[in-house]
Amino acid sequence: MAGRPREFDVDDTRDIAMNLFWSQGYDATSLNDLLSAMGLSKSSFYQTFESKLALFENCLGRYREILVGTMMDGLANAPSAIAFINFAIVDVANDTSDPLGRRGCLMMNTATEFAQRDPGIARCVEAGIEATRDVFLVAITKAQAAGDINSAARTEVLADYLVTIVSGLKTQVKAGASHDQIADVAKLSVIALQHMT
Amino acid sequence: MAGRPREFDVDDTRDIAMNLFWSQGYDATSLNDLLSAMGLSKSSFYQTFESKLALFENCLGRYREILVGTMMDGLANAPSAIAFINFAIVDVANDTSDPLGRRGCLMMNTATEFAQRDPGIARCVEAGIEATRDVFLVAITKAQAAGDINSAARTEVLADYLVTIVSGLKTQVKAGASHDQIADVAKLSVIALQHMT
DNA sequence: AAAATATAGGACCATATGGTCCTTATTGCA
DNA sequence: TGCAATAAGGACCATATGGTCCTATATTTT
Repeated sequence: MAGRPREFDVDDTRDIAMNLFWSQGYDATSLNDLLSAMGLSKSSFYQTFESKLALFENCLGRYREILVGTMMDGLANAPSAIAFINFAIVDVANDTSDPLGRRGCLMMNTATEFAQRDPGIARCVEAGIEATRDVFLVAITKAQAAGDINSAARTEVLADYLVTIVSGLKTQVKAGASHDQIADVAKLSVIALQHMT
Repeated sequence: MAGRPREFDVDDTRDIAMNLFWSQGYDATSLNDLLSAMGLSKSSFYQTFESKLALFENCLGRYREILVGTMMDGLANAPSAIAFINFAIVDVANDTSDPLGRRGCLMMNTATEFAQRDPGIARCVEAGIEATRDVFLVAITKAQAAGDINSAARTEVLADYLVTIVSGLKTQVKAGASHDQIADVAKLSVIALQHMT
């Protein structure tokens, strides 16, 4: 009951699209951009991905998956929760050199470009932010238990604080801040986190 | 040596355009959007503002002017430098209710949407961020002199920290964060600032 | 009265947009 | 062998884009 098999990998091509959207934004990425990069004919594209918008939502979901997965791995493999948090923040400074790093975060970019126009996209963005917040929540809880962060501080607020810091740093990177600027603010922010009451 | 006088106010119409760009972004604001909102014919528009892009650069400059002016006034009229800083950060939480508040910051929005594509725009954005950073720099210096912020802390880094916080908070607002979330993080961030070594 | 500048409005431009549909050829499974 | 699903490619679509140019009209100063 099957016909000719698909000649491309849906996940692979979707990841290519994701990276394009990430680099250029939704509007600035035209259908032709997508077709060229993914190596698909218009026919195959629409048969498989339905529409540009549907593909974009798909990409947002995938991005969230990768993001959360990477963070969970990082947390699991870090020597301590506070070390993970430190790395997650300070590492943003490493994104200043190449243009690929300067793309910022797809979720935040989308929040800025798009979320106010499309409720479906807005939900995706909220889910993405919620997911990273949850990882930070786990990390902070562990760090509090380990005594590296004051247990009296409200865990949820600290998690929101970290999301805000990451978001702010990523934006500064996009805006052209230098490696040292980002690194200094990152270090400062984590140190501040450890001194909160 | 003069002919028929212009019937509209250049500054007023430019401000209308600025607000449109601010709400919708550059790409998503079409020429027709602009013409309707500004109440101009295509002829008058191009005669006065040259092009959509030129107008946008113009708007970025104006935005910077307003931003810096407002901040300087706030600093001058505040009971103390730290009070000004506190207000500047915590006030972001007041932008969560109406859609007009959820527009974020035009500079940061532009950094995200546009700055990587156009060098001229990138320069405008950098100038805008630099300008707000400078105001924070003055405020922090005063707060350090007043003993509200540790004088041992590096003033430049603290200023970058504040820019990052504002930028992060504004993005969170765009992404749909609640008033309380923003307010809590804002308070936390300012308290952290006062505890830095 | 003439020069200079403004106005509104529309014709027109090339180009691009996302999307649909159709044809023809290919490939695998039952 | 035939059915089902794929493939590439192109025709075609309505709509929108930013922008130029032209005409005709209005208003001001010299």
